[in-house]
Amino acid sequence: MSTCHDFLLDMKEPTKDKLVTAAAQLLDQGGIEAVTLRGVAERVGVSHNAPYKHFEDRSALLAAVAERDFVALRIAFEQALDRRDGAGVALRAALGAFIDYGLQHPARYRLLFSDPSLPSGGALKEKAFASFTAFLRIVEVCQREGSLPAGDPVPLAGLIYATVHGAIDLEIGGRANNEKGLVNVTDTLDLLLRLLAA
Amino acid sequence: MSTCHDFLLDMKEPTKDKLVTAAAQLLDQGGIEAVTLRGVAERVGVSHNAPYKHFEDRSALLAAVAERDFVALRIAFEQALDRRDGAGVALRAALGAFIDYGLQHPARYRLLFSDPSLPSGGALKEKAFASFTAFLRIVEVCQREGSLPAGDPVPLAGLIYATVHGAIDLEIGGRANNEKGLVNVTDTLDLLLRLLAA
DNA sequence: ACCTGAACACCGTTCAAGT
DNA sequence: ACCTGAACACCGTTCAAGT
Repeated sequence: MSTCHDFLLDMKEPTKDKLVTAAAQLLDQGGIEAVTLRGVAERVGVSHNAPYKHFEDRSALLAAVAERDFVALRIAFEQALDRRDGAGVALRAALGAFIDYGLQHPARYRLLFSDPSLPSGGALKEKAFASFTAFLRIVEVCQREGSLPAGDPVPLAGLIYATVHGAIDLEIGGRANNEKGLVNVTDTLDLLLRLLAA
Repeated sequence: MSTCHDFLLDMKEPTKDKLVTAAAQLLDQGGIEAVTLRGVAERVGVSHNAPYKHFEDRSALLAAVAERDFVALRIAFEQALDRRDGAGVALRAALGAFIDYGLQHPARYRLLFSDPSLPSGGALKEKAFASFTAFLRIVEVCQREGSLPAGDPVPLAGLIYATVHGAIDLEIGGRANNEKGLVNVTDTLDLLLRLLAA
């Protein structure tokens, strides 16, 4: 239980949380290769192996960063569905949040979706699945509303999820799009949603 | 120019090519983290820093692996189009080759599409673009044939490409699909192609 | 041209010890 | 409970030298 006081003064934020935050910052600033346990420890102001008192190894620390972001993603999806009256608008908002997160935090995005060094099961997979489930809920409401075609919602949500992920990943990588903006996330997604609306 | 004799006896294969092959093998066996320059050198039978006589650094060696595979991918796409009479069949064959490559060589697949340490331009980007262009040709023939909807072929090819990439990457990662086979590459792609056929 | 061996800085990880 | 400091093995990279 953290109080507002703690949060504002940053006095009693647990070292464990500080390590996760520092790792996320290093990811944003220098990519995955910049995230060394020694660098994280230095940024927090502890000795080079203090992280081992909180995480089993480097992978476990990175997994904690990924878990935190998967939770944030799930919450963004849930809020998109709660705040809007139209499910179609909620879907657009959810996809927009997804895309913004990926393009603004590419290294963190790839940590969540494309990093092979992370544990492939456990709490991380659980939180990843929960975020997909929140996305699935939006798709289901869209189907009830008529803004997405009827049928089994799971493959449909899977299709949209795979497409937006693939488009984000290709754009982050910058190898499948040329200078003329050959493949663009927003355009790709608009085309899919137009096809689905027909 | 390598002769069949060279190829069979593996006598005069240049050290540079051997290094690339060894790196690809290590990728398949132990993932990206198993590809150390020292390990590659040992596998080829040269000293620990002989690779520096052929590649500027580790990234350049990995880029050479990626370039080779992008060329193989382009050739697979071109052959799919050449060998079949129906363009729709060629599209399915090309996508099948893409999927097989990704699922059978996940570490190499991610090197091509999701590795941030590789140079973001130059020869690698050129070869990546050439493989997408070969895929685009198939889409164009499908459109002429009527098995894909008319319109600008570039966004359409981009949509299919992004979807298949996203589905492969999610399946490789194993975090977005649960035990029940929640999101499956083949199913995802079938759904997209069914939508495009309608 | 192609290769080797020593050396350096950096990193993940372990261990013994300190409050 | 939480942390520190020394130590080890491993790795990318550089340099001087060898054929």
